[in-house]
Amino acid sequence: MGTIGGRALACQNADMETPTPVPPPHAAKDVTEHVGYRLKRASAALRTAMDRALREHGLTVPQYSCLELLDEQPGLSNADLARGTFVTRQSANVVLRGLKDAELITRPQSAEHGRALPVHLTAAGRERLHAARRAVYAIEVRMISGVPADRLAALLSDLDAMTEALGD
Amino acid sequence: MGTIGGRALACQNADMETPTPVPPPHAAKDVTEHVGYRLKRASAALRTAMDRALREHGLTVPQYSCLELLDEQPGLSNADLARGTFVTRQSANVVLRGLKDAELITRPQSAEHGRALPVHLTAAGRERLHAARRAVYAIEVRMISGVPADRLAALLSDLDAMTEALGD
DNA sequence: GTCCCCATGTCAAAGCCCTGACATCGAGGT
DNA sequence: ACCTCGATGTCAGGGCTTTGACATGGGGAC
Repeated sequence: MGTIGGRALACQNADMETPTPVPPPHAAKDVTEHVGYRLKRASAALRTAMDRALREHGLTVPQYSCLELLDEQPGLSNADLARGTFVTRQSANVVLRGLKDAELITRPQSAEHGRALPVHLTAAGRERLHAARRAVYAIEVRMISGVPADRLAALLSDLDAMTEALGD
Repeated sequence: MGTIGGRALACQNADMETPTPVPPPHAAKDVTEHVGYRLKRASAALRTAMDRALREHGLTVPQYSCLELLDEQPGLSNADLARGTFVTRQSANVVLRGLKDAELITRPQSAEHGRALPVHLTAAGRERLHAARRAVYAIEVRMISGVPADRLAALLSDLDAMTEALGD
């Protein structure tokens, strides 16, 4: 019962001493109108679509992200990949272990210079990535198809602006 | 070593029989230019900021989302909340258990009509939500501050369009 | 040289989320 | 009445992610 959204509810401020009466970020009837909600929804939809497509290639989304980054910049370290995929070093470490077990990447046992262990794709890793990339690109094309072409640049710019405004 | 992005690498298509040479969704030097990447990054930044802000209120992001939804539409079921927060019923169930243990919601032991168990906020839940809402709204304001006001509507619309284009 | 700071890799514990599977309940057609 | 179908709640297993903590290595200040 009950569908989400499309309902304007009465105000709820009858609680206590709030000098600032919680001004909404912008005119919004309910949560559904909030930017955060829309952003989360779009991101969730993309994640679901990618999960589904990548499963056929035996990859998870974080695994694919790592492979893509490594294909562009071979020799990245675990910490580099963590930053590039927006997760912690620990999470990236788990992902790398999975990729290593699957023989898709190589990683030296110990570093000769610093402490960072440079990661490289294996031939199998590159092959797997190239196969999966088609599926992922198709999803991206489908996603973009809904937005007017002349607004795409602005959309990218605004996403960046929002990211930057939230600090790091 | 090695910062992410800002690097254009040579082509890599020297592998096998790809009739379609993996056309990128739009002109892009590297992965950093892709819409999915930006979307994920913005979403991650928002998630991090919300996590940090909500921790001071003893709430997680999914918990806050559920409370917000329940404040607008009391009596939603577990499945409703799952759809509203873009997760599975199982995940929502775990979140609800946490909220129940924290005495922020009430849930009948068994339903009298169907199988859906209507969830309601307790007074403590409402109070906690209202306190947390200020922090969340502040984040949203900060996030929006970077995008030109006249583009906000278009941004929301485009996010919706992308979500819709990806099906369900 | 020595000390301090920062970055890196790693382990452990906890929480969130997903897929897969199962049982229950209501609605509709037969 | 019966049966199928969809929706719901729940359990189990596994993967991802986080916080917290610890040890190692390099670079700079002193």
